[in-house]
Amino acid sequence: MLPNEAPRDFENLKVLILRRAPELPRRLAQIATYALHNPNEIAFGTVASIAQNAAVQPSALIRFAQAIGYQGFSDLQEVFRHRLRDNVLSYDERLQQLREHATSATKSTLIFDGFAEASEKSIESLRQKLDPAELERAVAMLAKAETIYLVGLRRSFPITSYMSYAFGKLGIRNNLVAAIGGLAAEDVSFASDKDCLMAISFTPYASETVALTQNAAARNVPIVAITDSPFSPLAAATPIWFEIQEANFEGFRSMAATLALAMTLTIAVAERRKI
Amino acid sequence: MLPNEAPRDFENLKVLILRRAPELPRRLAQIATYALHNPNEIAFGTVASIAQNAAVQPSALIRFAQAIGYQGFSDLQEVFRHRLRDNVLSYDERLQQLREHATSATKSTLIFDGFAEASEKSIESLRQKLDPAELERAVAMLAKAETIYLVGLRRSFPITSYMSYAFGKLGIRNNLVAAIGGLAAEDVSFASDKDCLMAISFTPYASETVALTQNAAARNVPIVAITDSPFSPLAAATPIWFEIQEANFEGFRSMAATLALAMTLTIAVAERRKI
DNA sequence: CGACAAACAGAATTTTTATTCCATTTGACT
DNA sequence: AGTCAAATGGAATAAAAATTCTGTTTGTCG
Repeated sequence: MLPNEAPRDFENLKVLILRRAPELPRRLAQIATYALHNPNEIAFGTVASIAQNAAVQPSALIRFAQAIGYQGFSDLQEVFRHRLRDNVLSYDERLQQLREHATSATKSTLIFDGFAEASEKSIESLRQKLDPAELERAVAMLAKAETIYLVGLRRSFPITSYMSYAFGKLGIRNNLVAAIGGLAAEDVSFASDKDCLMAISFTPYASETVALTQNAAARNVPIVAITDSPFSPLAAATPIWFEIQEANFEGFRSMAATLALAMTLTIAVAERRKI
Repeated sequence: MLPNEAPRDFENLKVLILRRAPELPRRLAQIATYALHNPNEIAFGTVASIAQNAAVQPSALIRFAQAIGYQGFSDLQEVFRHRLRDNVLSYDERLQQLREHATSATKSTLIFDGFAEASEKSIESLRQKLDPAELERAVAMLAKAETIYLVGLRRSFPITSYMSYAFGKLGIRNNLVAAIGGLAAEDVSFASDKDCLMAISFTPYASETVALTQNAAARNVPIVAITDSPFSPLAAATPIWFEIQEANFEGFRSMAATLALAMTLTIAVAERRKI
């Protein structure tokens, strides 16, 4: 037996679990996975509740703890709890720590901090500006559509591709206009007033997105747009549009707020359809 | 008696205790003070241990809990624990305030708030976990690559497509493996040990992503992975990988943290190249 | 000063929770 | 296929913890 195989701090425990997991029996390996994924559950739960959530027997938890060198489950749990005790910082303390951390950190972490901050700011700002009534109208319109056409190129393409994926999983018919092989115009030409076009574009507006949207508007296809200014050609093309101003870091705009809104629209449409 | 005098969240509990403290009997007031000064002790301790530390009798703790409207001490303790549950505690507290100020009531805005919250949580959690040294290694490896191959399907595709767009604008040669027409394997087969493969996959891991990554690893192509667990097949395939656990709302995982990391990697690689 | 109610400490009890034990199952090896 | 050790599930037991109860103390008011 190895000496002292029972770390008292979480970091080493994590390493230990990872190292031992492969050689553990099936059920115990399952618990290892669960423990690393749900550390708080382990910290606060009871043997019975954790066992239920992890879909194992209570006794397996004790065996697991003992297998990796602890006296019993309570002994192991102590480590999970200790981790939370240390982590407890007030908001001010955390900011302070971040600031200190930032100055001593590498260039990469500075960039990350920058983007993290930009993301949080963007979301917060959208949260304040978002008009519930406008959101409801957009959801209602999208929910009615036979097919939802998703138009967004370049910087907006990740957003539309996410929506397409999510709509697909939710069983909502959609058409992701990918502009592969210059076929975008043909894709959208099928859209009718029974469908809906979801257009996303930010400065500088991709000409193809603008053209497709204006074309659809001319044919009375209902349109929901996400853009970044009242002067955007997209805003001119439809009464239902959202203004999102993403914060940027070193000139690179966040996409967090747009993504959050996109997710909201997809789920809200799915919920609406269910009724 | 006021109706429903037993808040389930810490912020309101704090207010309640402060308000009631002056009119409580001596011992109970003493406990009130102790509780506000040592919330973690309350969250983790047992009635006996807390009583000892606060220099009161165990029964006094129960009487205290009941005096301010809870059913028993365990009931009260639940609130103290809940505050620590999702690790991002001070964050939760902040969000709690936001929620109270929110005027919205529609279903859609509730969904939006849920995603906004999940996004912020995810980013905050990654911020705490992200290892600067690991990030530096990943950036260094990607910066050296002749071509960066981007592998990410389904849910991860928006991320890789963003990276491809950003790399493109920054003049960094990359190859977005889109698996269109089943051509993914051919795309990656060109990758050599002078290139680098960026693989992104979350539970349930897309089999194609896993296969491509393992294949590349076998041919000594350097790999940087983003995944959600140490047990992910991606983590097994490379020493350089990031663990991201996105918070979810109604089962739909946020992508904010992954996106922030992806942006960081692209910009950091570009900066590194400039030198 | 004495009566009374509220507050309290500490023991007794109940409830919850962790751990152990044992019969059954699984899976590897012959 | 048959044997055996390891692993597992689930009930039984032990331990720990929360809560209640009771006799005593404290402090107030007449």
